[in-house]
Amino acid sequence: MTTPPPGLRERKKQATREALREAALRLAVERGPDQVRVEDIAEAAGVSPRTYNNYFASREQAIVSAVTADREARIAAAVAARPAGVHLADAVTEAVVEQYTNTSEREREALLLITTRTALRDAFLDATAGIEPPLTAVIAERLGEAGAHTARVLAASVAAVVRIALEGWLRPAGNAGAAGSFGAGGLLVPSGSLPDQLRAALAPLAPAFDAAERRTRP
Amino acid sequence: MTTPPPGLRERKKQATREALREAALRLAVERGPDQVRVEDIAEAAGVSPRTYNNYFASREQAIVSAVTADREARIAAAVAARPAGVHLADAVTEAVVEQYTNTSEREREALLLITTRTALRDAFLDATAGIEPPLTAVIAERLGEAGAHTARVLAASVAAVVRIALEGWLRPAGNAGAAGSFGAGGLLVPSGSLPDQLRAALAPLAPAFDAAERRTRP
DNA sequence: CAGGGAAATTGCGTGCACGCAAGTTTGCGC
DNA sequence: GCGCAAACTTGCGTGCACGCAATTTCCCTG
Repeated sequence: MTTPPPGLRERKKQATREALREAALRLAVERGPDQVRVEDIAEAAGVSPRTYNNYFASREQAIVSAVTADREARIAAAVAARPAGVHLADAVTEAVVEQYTNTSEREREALLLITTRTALRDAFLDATAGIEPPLTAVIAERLGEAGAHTARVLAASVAAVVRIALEGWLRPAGNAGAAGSFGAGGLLVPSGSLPDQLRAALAPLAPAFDAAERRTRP
Repeated sequence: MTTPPPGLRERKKQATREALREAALRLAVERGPDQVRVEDIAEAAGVSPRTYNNYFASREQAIVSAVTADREARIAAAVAARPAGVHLADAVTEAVVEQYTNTSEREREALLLITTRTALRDAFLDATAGIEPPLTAVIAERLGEAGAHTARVLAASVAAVVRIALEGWLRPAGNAGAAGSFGAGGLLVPSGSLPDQLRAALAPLAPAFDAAERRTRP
């Protein structure tokens, strides 16, 4: 139903994509992120620099995608895997937490690297937007035809909120951002563990999920 | 409490910023967006091309910001203006609708231009993220100290959802996006009026607002 | 298994974003 | 007024993203 047979063309494309990801990350770790030019990555992956840009729109994207690659698909799968009985809100929250917690050694190393450069951090955060489409699909499946529109909204919210959580998490101390017009109370969760951050951030959305669920299952 | 006296330095900076915005939009309208180089904009505003990039990170940003400039501040103000009695959800929804509906003639002309180029469309959509910080501030004000964290989450969700609505709105027909794995039902709201789109998109978030409001006002 | 049409790769050229290190302006305390 | 430190501007150089058009690679059909 999903994979007739991929065909050589598609397989080669995926192989190239992965080779680029891999090369980008490896080189970045070896030499430091600023000592890697796209030319190097392309060469290491055996393609022309121009082709590199057919796969990734920026140098940062390639490096970051080595970490975020299939998180999207895995989150969707993780939601789908939860029994249909549990609250949607819980299913989504746990699926997200799970996927951002099961980190391989290599992944942690990469994250360490990513935090050192603002451009990489931004690319990493932007990548969270990628979970939206698959999330939309699985949520829509649970809500049924009538809730397709709501699903999109909820998925977008989740993506935005996950981004917030990650943002807050990998902010060590350096700040001075655009927070601006706040009172005097800067005593908010400085930086807990990632799972906690994620759960806390997603919690306020739960009522929206519950309401949506209630509407389509009388 | 907010503006001691701006000082010459700051005023000059704002003037330059506005000059650049203005020049960018004007030239883009006159000649078409692709016939405007950064050099032209900078020259028209009386600064060096290098300085241009100290104000805007991309050519598109300058053009788009002529439209989105102070929407951020206005939305926050519009929320704050609503009487404290009304539901937060309603206050936010109406404030947003209001700000995206009061369009000047020049603004509509610009939007027409923006829709013609993908890069501009993307920049325009990205700009909606700018409403998040001020929204966070006003929502936090209504929720009180304890809800500061929730405010951030809700604001981010609103921003994400507004983006969705705009996206759906200025998509004429061309699509083939990354929607991907959907069943067979592609019969979702093709493209209503903008206010309707916004209201419909924000509706599913209402329960989250209500719950937040209930938690901090027993 | 041959050939045609579609998809992917590549080189080239253009404009752009941005770090860096002067040069210039503004604000402020004396 | 005077001068100094911080903020802003500018020119230069580098690497990069991407449109375009020519070429190569793959898949499908007869």
